[in-house]
Amino acid sequence: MQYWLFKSEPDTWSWDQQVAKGEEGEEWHGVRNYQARNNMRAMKIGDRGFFYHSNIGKAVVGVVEVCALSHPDSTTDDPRWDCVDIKAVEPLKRPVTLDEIKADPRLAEMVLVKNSRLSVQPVTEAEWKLIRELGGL
DNA sequence: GCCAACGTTGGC
DNA sequence: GCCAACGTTGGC
Repeated sequence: MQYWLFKSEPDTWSWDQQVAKGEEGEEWHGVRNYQARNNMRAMKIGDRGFFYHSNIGKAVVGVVEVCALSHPDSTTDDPRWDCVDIKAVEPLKRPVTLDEIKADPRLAEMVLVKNSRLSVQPVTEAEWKLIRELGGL
């Protein structure tokens, strides 16, 4: 089991919209970055991830699960771009903001801090547990 | 809305 | 294969 973090601008696709999709889940399309795509290709069914709101809110707001392996992105004919499907599992009891993450030395090595532009990123088990705790889970 | 950081593209 | 130009992301 590996852990990940998915970034989305809530204006484009929010946690609420993800929750509304329920068990069906949603294709994480639109990624046009090789590193992010490679991360999705490495995902397995049942892997867990954080759902992060960028720009507005700037916080981890929920937990998602990978429910379909990497497949061609339906929004493009370009064969380079693949994506997985994810479904909402549970919200954090309280969002963990970027400010909090940056303020915690234990999270200083997070990709979110180190490479803030990568939209799909790996999360270590230690980071996973800590953010869940900070989020009241 | 600005701009720094970063990734991608394309000419050479 | 290098690198300048350009586009995009995302924090502020």
